[in-house]
Amino acid sequence: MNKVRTRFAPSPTGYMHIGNLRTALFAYLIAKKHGGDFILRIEDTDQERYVEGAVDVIYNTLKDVGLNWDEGPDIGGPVGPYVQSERMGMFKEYALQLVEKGEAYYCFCDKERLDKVRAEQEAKGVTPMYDRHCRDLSKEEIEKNLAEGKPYVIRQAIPEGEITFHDELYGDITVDCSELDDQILIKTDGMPTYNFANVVDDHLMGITHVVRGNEYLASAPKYTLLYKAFGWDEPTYIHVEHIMKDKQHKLSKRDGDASYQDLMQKGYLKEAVINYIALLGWAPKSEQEIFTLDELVQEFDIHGLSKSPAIFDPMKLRAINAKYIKALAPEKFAEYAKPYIRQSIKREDIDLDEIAALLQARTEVFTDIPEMVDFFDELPAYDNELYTHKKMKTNAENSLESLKAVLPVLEQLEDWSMDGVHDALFDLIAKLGCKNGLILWPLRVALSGKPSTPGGAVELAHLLGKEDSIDRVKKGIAQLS
RNA sequence: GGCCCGUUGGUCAAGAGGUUAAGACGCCGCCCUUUCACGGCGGAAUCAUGGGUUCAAUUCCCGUACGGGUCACCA
Repeated sequence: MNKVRTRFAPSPTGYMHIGNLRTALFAYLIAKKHGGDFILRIEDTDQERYVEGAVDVIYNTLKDVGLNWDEGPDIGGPVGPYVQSERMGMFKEYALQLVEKGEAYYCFCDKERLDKVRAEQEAKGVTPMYDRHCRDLSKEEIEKNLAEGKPYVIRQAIPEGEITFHDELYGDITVDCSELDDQILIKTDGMPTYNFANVVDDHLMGITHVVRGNEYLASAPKYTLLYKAFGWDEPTYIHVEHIMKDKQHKLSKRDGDASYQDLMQKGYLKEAVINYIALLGWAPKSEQEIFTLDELVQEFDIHGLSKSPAIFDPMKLRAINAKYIKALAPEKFAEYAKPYIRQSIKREDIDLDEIAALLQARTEVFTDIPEMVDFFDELPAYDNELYTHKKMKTNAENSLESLKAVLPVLEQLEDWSMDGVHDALFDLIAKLGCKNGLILWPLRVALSGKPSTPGGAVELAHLLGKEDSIDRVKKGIAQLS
């Protein structure tokens, strides 16, 4: 069996849709699973949509997530060039080969005629299609038109009968050729259409498995016909379903979660993103859910792919991201987290590493962090309701007493280390013979003004320092009095 | 509209002609605990629908409904 070769053939549009990225991932996984090559081909022939720097977005995204290509525009390879705009010259020759064989033909119809035909068809309520006006032109007519320099396109001559193509997931799909348009292969400007260039490029590049979006399923029979016309072997097709925002709508650029760049900006880890999108529309055989890229290569099997669209679930992404965050080495976590902590904490006397250590277990996404630590710089206004906790049996009255008991302890405390604060408070608890919560809950509220915080009362007091802690306790007493 | 594809809890989904129809996220409850979180345990919740085939169908076949895709000198 030939070496497996897959490709990712994106248009440089300036951002990487996660559906696209997922297609690239699947193509990569198939290649690597079989010890094959993953090829990057840039399809930049749409000049109108050209965006400066867009190719770099593709490079950077793929490199970032570890989808390293074996052949591509930047590193070359045996079947280059790998940028479609540099391949333009050759397609017409291939089209002419088909004309020779009677599998394609010159068409001299101008736009006006085409528009008229289309309008008539639409009026009749039939599917608009080329009426094959030029299909049976005589040699003489063709020669004459060419000699006159009449503009022309080259069209595929769709045969009679039925055509069956095979998709690895969907199986055999048969359609009647009468449903198929004599599509244009070469445009008036001599350039190939996408469908034609794709077939020729994939063949010339020796692609064995084509992974692409489901939107191409409908044009697949035409591809099969083209391969047949050339007498080429067809690649294995795997059409993958779209990623949806909800049951009706595809996830689109406007949705804010649609691109890899969006997700990075929201603070997700790239490993989590890859892991999650692999799971969108694909299920592993085992119950394992967290995978490195290498593990995905091992585990991947195209038959686990789903035939129906999958809805993107930000909550699930968060959950997976949280697992990756928990698995991070503490130093690594601190490194990632500090910039986010800094967004909220400007004062210099707080140990960010200690905060990071407290944060790791309860951070799902890095962008949650600023809001979690915003009370350090300034005690927010809070409601006395916060002092009430059913299980701790605390309320506004006994919390006032607790804080009054805590205040002198803190004022007299010299050793403000974590242990020092801890011991002082627990000595007090022992002396009073009360439950931990009766002292610690009100204190945490007074120190933070928040219902939930990255640490408990001891940690917060230690981090805030003596002066600030005492100040906040006094404020709490004042507020409760 | 024609053609093509699809439909298992709210979401991602496994699954097989006979199962207590997995698991995960979310939700709810309990436990643990120095709050929340983390962790542990438990719970509610699914085979779109009507006909066949069969001893037996959620699983196979046909129809219906619903959803998606596609019908360019765009890619």
